[in-house]
Amino acid sequence: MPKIINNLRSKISGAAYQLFSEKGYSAVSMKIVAEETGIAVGTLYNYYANKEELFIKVIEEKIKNYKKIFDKYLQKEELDLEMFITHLYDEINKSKGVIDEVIKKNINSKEEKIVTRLRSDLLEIVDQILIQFKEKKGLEKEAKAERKRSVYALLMMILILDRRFPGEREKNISYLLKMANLI
Amino acid sequence: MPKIINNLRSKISGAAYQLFSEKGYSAVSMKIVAEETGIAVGTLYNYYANKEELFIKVIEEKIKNYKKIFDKYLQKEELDLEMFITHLYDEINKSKGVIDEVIKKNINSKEEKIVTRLRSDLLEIVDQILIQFKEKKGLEKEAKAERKRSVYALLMMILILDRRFPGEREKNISYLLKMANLI
Amino acid sequence: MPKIINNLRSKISGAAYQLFSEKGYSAVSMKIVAEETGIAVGTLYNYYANKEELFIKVIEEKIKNYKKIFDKYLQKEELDLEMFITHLYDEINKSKGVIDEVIKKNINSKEEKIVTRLRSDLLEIVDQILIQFKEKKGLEKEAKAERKRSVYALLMMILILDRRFPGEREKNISYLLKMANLI
Amino acid sequence: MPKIINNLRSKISGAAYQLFSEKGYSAVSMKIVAEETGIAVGTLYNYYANKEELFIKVIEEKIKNYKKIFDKYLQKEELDLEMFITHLYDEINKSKGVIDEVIKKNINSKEEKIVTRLRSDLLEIVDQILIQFKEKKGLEKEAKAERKRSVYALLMMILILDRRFPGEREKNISYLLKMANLI
DNA sequence: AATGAATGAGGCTTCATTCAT
DNA sequence: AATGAATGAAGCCTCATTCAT
Repeated sequence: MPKIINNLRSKISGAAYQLFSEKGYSAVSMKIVAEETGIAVGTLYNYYANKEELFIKVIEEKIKNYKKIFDKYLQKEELDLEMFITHLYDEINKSKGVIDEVIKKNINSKEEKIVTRLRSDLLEIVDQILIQFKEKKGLEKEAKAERKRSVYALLMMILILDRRFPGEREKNISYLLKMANLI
Repeated sequence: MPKIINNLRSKISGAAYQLFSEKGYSAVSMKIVAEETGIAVGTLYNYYANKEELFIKVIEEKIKNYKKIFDKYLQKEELDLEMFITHLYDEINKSKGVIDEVIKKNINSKEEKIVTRLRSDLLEIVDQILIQFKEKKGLEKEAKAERKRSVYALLMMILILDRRFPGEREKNISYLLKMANLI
Repeated sequence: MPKIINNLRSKISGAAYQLFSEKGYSAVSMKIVAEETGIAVGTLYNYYANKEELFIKVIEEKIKNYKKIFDKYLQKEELDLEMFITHLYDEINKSKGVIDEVIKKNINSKEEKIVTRLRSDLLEIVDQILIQFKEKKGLEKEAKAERKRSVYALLMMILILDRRFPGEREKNISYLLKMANLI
Repeated sequence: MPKIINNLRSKISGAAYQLFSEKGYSAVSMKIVAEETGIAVGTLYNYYANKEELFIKVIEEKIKNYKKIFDKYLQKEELDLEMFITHLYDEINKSKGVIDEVIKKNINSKEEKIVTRLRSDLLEIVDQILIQFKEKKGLEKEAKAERKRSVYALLMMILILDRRFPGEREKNISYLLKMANLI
């Protein structure tokens, strides 16, 4: 007895994202994704060709979401760095586990390319925001390549600190601010 | 047809370490560890009771090794921070990816405890070295808890930068030095 | 390429029962159960959580079946002992070897409990029937505990004689009748 | 470093017998037999070609042993049936688990033959003793074929009763006496 | 379009057996 | 003659994927 479900694609994506975030790629089964979504396993395959694609698409969506969220900082006259870092911290930590996979090497070459592109997208967003901040403050900017490294470090550190010191959000953010100022 | 093999334990450990580093715990099969070591699957189980123990022991060995290497810095009169960070960078990057797993949460509680202890050991070493450096320079020190975070961040960043920007050792180290000075 | 199969649970149960009967628990592999049923190994696990459960359920079903078959003797006015023993002999020997395992000790405690209960059920049925027979004949009855031993001996002997002297049904039954009269 | 051990063959046999008796064929590993004997696994194979042969030889020895033990009853002027049954009961129950395997069907045809012969040997011994008893008492004897069945039943019942009602040795023996008198 | 039973490759682990020492 | 490390087939079980309904 088929269930009529609207926006099934986004429901699957949501459930999958939650699960991948908590457990990582290997530890999530298609069965549990289906259960969490409230559909049958077979139905998943009407929306995503296979587990790998599901995973990629979930990340893709997340990154797009980041873009949307953070683009508004580019429009602002004044940038409050602390507010921005705090926002970044909170958003990224909703997606913890997904990113674990993104920083891993063992994805096969096909998905590697996609993941790499997605990662660049995210970095680009943050870089632009920080650059704009420096410009407005009249501060000296590092060279593009150096900034890339710094921004990447900043994002990774958000993940790492929250994971290791999960109860210390404020202190983590305070450390991240110092890192941001290195850029 | 059995063949006697020398230093098999360390050969297994080496292969396993490489594989866990590249692919993470779940994506490494006992079969591939055996193949990479050049032995039969069953032989693995003469040395390690199961996959979990293999993983734990591999990390344990790595950390012990770090201790041995870095303890000598504690004896020195003068500490060259750059030299130390460079050394740290190179040593840790021989061990890259094992630590992926160490930063994960979803290891079961038994191994979690061991991993946590091992991590503390390593952090303690580096913390002591950096503290001693500040003392000799007469610089102000952060509180213990803050230092812990900073040192942890430093170590993680070594891994992360080398993985992401593998050809840029000098620039990575230069960034890490800036991070070390935040401590 | 999946194919839908009817009554699969009972097909598996039948095949498993045959195999456990002939070879005993350890000597039966899930692979051979699957082959004999004409399905894939994985399919077994859609019906039974694991090998142990499969075994228990197979016995459970068999005993339930006995109950159904022999309960009718309790309703009868007149009991022909020979007819009853003959019927018992034939029914039990459709199920021969599963009971091998039931008489073993080294089943783990969890299944032991279930097996013990099932055994009691069957013994109780036969005991009641024999008691009723004696009552109607006005014969002296043994004490409950002694009867329990005798009935158990009778049932086991059915299995054993048929296995050892399979072509001598009538003579086996004749011997069993003598045993029944000891009760 | 080789150990010089006398009567190693009989030591192995003893250990194996104990283990097979307690756990049955499948549940005993060659490693544990070696450990229990206090030798290396490889050494086992200097004495027995494989696990199957070890098992067969252990039974063979046991049966020979029974022969030796019970032959003395054939020499006696007077046979105390109760004493004989009691002795039989106690001896057989030292070997419980080994006999489990003997009554199983799933041994392959090669060993089946040997096991069958060994079983006949044991039955023959007991049969002769019981016959002699009847002769001395001037009692009527059953035909050879019927006696064979009865003796077999008697032996099996020893195993079964002790297993099912282990704390009730005297009552078990008392029931067995009744069975012996059916012969 | 949804379902979920069936599939079977592949993962972890055990253990009888071999053979260099 | 004894040793025990090495071997690899085989066992139990999981899970991504397929397809008849």
